[in-house]
Amino acid sequence: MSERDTERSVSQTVRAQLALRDMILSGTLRPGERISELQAVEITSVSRTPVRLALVRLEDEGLLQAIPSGGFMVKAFSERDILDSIELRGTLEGLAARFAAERGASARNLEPLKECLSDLDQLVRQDPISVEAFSAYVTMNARFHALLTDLSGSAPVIRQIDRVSAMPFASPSAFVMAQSALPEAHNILLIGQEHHRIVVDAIENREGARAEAVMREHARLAVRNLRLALRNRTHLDLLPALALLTSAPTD
Amino acid sequence: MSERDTERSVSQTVRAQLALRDMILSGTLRPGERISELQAVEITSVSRTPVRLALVRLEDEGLLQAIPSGGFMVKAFSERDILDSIELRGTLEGLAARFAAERGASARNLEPLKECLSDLDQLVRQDPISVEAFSAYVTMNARFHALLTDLSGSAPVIRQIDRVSAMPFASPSAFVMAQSALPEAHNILLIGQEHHRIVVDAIENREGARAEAVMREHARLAVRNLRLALRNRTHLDLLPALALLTSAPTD
DNA sequence: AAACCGATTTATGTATACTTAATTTGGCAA
DNA sequence: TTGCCAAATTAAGTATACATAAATCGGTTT
Repeated sequence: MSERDTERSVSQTVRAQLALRDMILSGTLRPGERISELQAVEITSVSRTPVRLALVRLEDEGLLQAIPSGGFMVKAFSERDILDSIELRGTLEGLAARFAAERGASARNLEPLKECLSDLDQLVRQDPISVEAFSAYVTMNARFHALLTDLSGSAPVIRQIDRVSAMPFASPSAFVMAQSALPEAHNILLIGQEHHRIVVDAIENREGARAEAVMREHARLAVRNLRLALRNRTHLDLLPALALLTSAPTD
Repeated sequence: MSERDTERSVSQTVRAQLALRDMILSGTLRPGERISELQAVEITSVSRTPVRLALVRLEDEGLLQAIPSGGFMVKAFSERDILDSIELRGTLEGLAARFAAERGASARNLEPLKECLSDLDQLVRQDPISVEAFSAYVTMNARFHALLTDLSGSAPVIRQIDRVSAMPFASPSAFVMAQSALPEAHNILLIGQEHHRIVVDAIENREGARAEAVMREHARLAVRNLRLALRNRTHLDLLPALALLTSAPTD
């Protein structure tokens, strides 16, 4: 192994993966740029075997794209891709919500979600909202979406949602942060929270169609707002992975 | 490299991946069974480096599951998982259809789909349908779904659909084959074809909501029929990857 | 001057030796 | 007899040497 471990107890593979991902998300490696194994080895100071694994994992994750002739390139995303990913997640979460409503979702299972909902209520009630409260909201909102996904009880659905959410710009947190700079930010939060309330209610009452519909509306709102936010990119410091963005605004 | 190549021009990694997948799908490796790198090396006569890559790829594909302590196990699927995967694909295809309707989908782009549709028409018109025609139908149906997916023009959506369809029991072909032994098989084909016709019409007329609705109905029908088919498994010789199935019937 | 062919270089694919970690087994002590 | 600790074995993680294929550069020929 190398002379000294900067981070003990973390595998070389993971270390390389993290380092490369950071460089991609921070824009040090630009979209479209080719990255060979050897470069990755130099960059990460990790030998070829774990580096290769890291590259494959990043390809799987969607941040890299394999080049037929060998090697990888940093994947580029259009604004359309980003918006579609949000809509995609919303559609999947809609399915999850419907499954949650139609199946199990016993009172006991629902408890954590309802707790999370009331926590969110507390946070969103403040106006203006403090920085700490907003930060807590981001975390709690992510938790809400994760709990909802799990409530579906469907492994294939959970898997797909996790995959989509893993995209740095498609996670619930990313969206909330991205739209936080809009003038009507607090209103958006309130409307979103209303959606949360309705979906929990619908699940509790076994109204699958309603649960699904509200999650999709939730996503449609997100897409609309994110499109607005993308118009004036000055507000977007908070959107992770803006470095991956390439093309011009859509519409 | 090894003494002699059984298949020239194919990489060891790919060879290992194919060999392992075959063994998983054929049931030689049983669900839940642990498979270590060394076993995989013995089985495939490929050295550790490409074998490991093959294992990672198969994990990504969803056929294997990484064990925290190291190694992999063959993933087991319940009937619920299979049915959910079909519904999942239908939901995603619904989104794809809506995107296709709402966006581009110019007359020129629609041409291949309409051609495919009329090919399917020809095939489904026969009653009773010949073995060759049925086989052609399976292929053409897969093509139809692929064309529809592509028409969405949304890379993230296409990617997810491809992932789900890659599951051996969730591909359009798998479904058609699985329900082919039901008594009402030909009727099911006719209804499915009606759905195909409607979705193309809806896309052509830019009716996004209708396009989406019919694809979801298409999937709901599929789930219903597949559930029936799963009841009497004697009919299921044609369902690929039945070897992955573990639990008892749902409901 | 341009095009093609060959040689050299560079990068990926593969095999394997080595290292570290985990699991299992055997022995000893309570 | 049982439980725990230590030693040994086995497997995963890593580094690297080797092989092969692709790409580039230079030279020669037309």
